[in-house]
Amino acid sequence: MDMVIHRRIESDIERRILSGEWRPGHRLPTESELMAEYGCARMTASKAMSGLAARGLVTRRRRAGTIVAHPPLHSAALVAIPDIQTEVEGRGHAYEHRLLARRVRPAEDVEAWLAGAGRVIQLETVHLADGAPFAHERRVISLDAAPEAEAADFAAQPAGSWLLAHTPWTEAEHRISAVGADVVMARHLLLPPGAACLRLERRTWRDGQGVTWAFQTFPGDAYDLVARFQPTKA
Amino acid sequence: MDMVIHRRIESDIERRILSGEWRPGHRLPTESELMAEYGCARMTASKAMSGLAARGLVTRRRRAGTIVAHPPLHSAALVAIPDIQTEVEGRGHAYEHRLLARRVRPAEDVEAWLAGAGRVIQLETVHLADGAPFAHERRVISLDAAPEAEAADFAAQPAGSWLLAHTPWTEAEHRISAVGADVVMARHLLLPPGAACLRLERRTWRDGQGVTWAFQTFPGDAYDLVARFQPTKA
DNA sequence: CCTCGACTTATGTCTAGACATAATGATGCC
DNA sequence: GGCATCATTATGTCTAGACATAAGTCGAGG
Repeated sequence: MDMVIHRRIESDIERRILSGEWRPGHRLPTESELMAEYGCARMTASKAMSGLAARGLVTRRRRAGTIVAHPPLHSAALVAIPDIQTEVEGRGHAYEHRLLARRVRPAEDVEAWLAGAGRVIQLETVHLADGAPFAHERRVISLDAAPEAEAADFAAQPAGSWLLAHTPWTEAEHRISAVGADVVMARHLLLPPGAACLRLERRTWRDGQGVTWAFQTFPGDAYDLVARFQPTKA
Repeated sequence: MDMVIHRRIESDIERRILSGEWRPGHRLPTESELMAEYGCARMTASKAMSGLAARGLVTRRRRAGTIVAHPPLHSAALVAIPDIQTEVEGRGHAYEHRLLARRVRPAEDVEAWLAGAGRVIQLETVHLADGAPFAHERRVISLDAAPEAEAADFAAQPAGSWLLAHTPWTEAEHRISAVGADVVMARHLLLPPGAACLRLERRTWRDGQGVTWAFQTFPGDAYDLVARFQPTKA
């Protein structure tokens, strides 16, 4: 192989774990053994093993050695959370959006995490792909975290991209669920009331301070989220 | 700080990126500069920077240096894909399941990725939490990939955990969508037909060979998936 | 002005040492 | 047997060098 040594060690071990030759719990060679086997320095073996540990394939403990990790029961998958405009344009459709409502008001109790007792700006938007409704969005932005939002023209630029440019978030929580469309959403999405929709709730923070809270609702037959997970391959 | 040097360098830089002091595109100090600043060896500085690069905070190129990475528009989030039994028991409910149907048959055309022209075993199950329906599952297992499945007693052990123990997967694709309950599912889940449900489609492979294809359907008001993403904090 | 080298520089990889730290296993005492 | 103690060992971190490699920079020649 023309691979660099630590990558070769990594992929050799990875292959053995993948093939089932080394099952979860199996103890792998110590760094000193790898060092002898590959004729390299301990640091090089260490780098390979650290890489495997960082990817979750193995578990390392001082003195106890390195063992093949037990696969997590709750497997975690990487899901791509889309920016609606990018998503629509990526599918080759023309993107448009319409601001349905905009209101500045004091924060309510359930929004305490967002803005405390401060003021918020509340928006309602529909996103269109080739003129057809693609998603409905209700969003609240904290004016404490983003005071410039009060003067922003959200009819010209959707709040999502405006926020990305003005107050990048440092932490986010997404909640994915299914809901039946309520009467208002159904009208804007041109669906029968009660139709199954995918709802993406997103809360974001910037250094601990709440920035925005958004509910995006997609017609169930128009959209799905794909998550891929390769627990072993790089 | 009592932190180890390379972690301190990492978190110092991380803080500056987080705070917005160093915006995307900003060029960070070279390893030699960090080495002088922290009085450490170049390898130590390198380790810190590699760690940041592995987490996607910075981009490194030979000779060009290290710059703050541009945040991805399609942000990826880690979503926990649950094992139903674990999920139910984790909520403090009693888990039960009922096998509704079991059939061995040749693979259909849409299942070519799974079993080619081989045989498959098809299962239909309901999962219960404290006696109440929690999820409906339709699953197909390739008998090429898991021949022992033909003899397994899926009434005693749900297929999900049986597979986890017998043929661990190496690759998986999850698709999350919203669907209205069809008549059969609605009856088993005790829902009105058409009620919004969260559907989790999961396909798994073992070293390129298809293993199983499952559709799990959850009542929309009973379940949601939570994804957290902290692009910057460790 | 443009292009092709040669030079420089920042990262990538590697080595052969060193000391630190945590967990295991053995030992000896009660 | 049960328990405290100590030696051993595998990993964790670090250093001060080395050579390799990719990619900007700059100059010479057309």
